[in-house]
Amino acid sequence: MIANCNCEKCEMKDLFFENVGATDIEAMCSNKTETKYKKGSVIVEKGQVIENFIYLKKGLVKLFRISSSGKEQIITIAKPLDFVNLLSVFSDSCYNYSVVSLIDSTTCILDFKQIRDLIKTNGSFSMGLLRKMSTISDKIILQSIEIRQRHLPGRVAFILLYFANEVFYSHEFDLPISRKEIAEFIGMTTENVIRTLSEFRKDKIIKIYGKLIEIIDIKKMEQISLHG
Amino acid sequence: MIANCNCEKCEMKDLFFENVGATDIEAMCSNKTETKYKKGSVIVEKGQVIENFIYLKKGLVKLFRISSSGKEQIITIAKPLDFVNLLSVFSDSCYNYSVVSLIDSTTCILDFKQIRDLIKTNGSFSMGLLRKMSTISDKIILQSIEIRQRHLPGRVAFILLYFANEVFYSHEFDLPISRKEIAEFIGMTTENVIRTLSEFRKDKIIKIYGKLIEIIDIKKMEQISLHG
DNA sequence: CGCGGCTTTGATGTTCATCAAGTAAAGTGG
DNA sequence: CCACTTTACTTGATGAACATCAAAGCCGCG
Repeated sequence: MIANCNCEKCEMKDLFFENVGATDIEAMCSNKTETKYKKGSVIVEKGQVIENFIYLKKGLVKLFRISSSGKEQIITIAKPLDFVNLLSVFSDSCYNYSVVSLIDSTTCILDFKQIRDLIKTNGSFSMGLLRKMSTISDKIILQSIEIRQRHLPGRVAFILLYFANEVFYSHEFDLPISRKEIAEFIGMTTENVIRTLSEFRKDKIIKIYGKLIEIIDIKKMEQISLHG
Repeated sequence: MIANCNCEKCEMKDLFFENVGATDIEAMCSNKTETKYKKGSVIVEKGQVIENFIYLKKGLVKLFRISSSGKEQIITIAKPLDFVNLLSVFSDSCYNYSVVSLIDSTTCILDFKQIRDLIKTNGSFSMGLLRKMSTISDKIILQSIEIRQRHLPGRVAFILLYFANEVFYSHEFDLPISRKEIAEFIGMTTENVIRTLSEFRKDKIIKIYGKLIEIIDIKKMEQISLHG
């Protein structure tokens, strides 16, 4: 039994610990730290030593780095289950990117040593972790390639559809990032992102109320994302 | 002792099997298949079921996919130790990219089931594999971002320096890919790649003799790669 | 209230893709 | 081995896509 631990109700448990026995989970949970972050908080700063195993329980975060020319570049946007620091947690001793929450978020921090022990003793857990890591990396690589191949309107459409289909599950949502951040994600200037959004509005594909976006012509949007 | 197996001399052994006992290695090697590919051969075709664990022993290969507009897109170029199919081997049942050799290459194919068994029984092996996978994914993601942030001259310089510093370890080398393939890698047109190379030649940064490239002004090339 | 950052639009110039046309190299069948 | 075909390479001209610069309105926050 897992005592003194609300991990029982944690929806991550099944996914992350699908192959771990109750005793191990209990040990792990007794050392866990749950932290809440307000929107815009720094969760991880580039250069920090990787000492923990962090995963995102609730919210939305951006992973980014500073390019040689001093601009922020968003590597990816992660939602729960896209474990925040799975990237490079095994390959590096320090973070080479920063993580900031885009909306109020909750992380669960586990002891890295315990995770390493689990890997060494529990083969099924290792296998699951390998699969998880592979999936996340694949997703980021594919996303990066998909974005690269598109022109500006296609890139903006891609991002909007990403939020609609994979984050908010609705055609109407509050953009969790600024126009500037969209630009930093898709590698264009802020002005052109705005211009493209205005075009979409003029073409009656979306409605804009500040940060609130409503996609009214999904078909056309998908078409632009694919062939724009 | 490892009998009937030239794996003894294989320089991969220490890296890949650093934590595996002799008995396990022997079992693994008895089921291995070593295959040689001429330049330009298809090693993996998109859509194939992933049944084996392939790694590149010798040579150079390109991983690519076909974009929705029908163009080839090179995801990355892999050299020995950048295990060919580590990408998505654990996350997918089929390849979602193709692999073709750029120069004469040799792969070593291991039984996937045996690898899975090793992961389950040998924690140190799992840990090593996690590290290896993480490193490779990180590299591809970083490379993709680095390329994306640059303008044309910067991208071409980046590629040339990649070949010089990380593949051939020389300022003079035979380009293993065509101008068209460079374009497919960095996301530009063939014409502009050629134009940029010609510019470099006019500026006395490189010399070009067909496929043979000689970088004569490394300093300037590095500067273009960083700030071009 | 006023400062700073975000947003928006327009004007301008740069970068890059596309089209066209020609040369060189490399493979192919007789 | 040579004529033939195809593919790779190269350069120029043109227009489209995009960045940059500039200016003004908006909004939140101390």
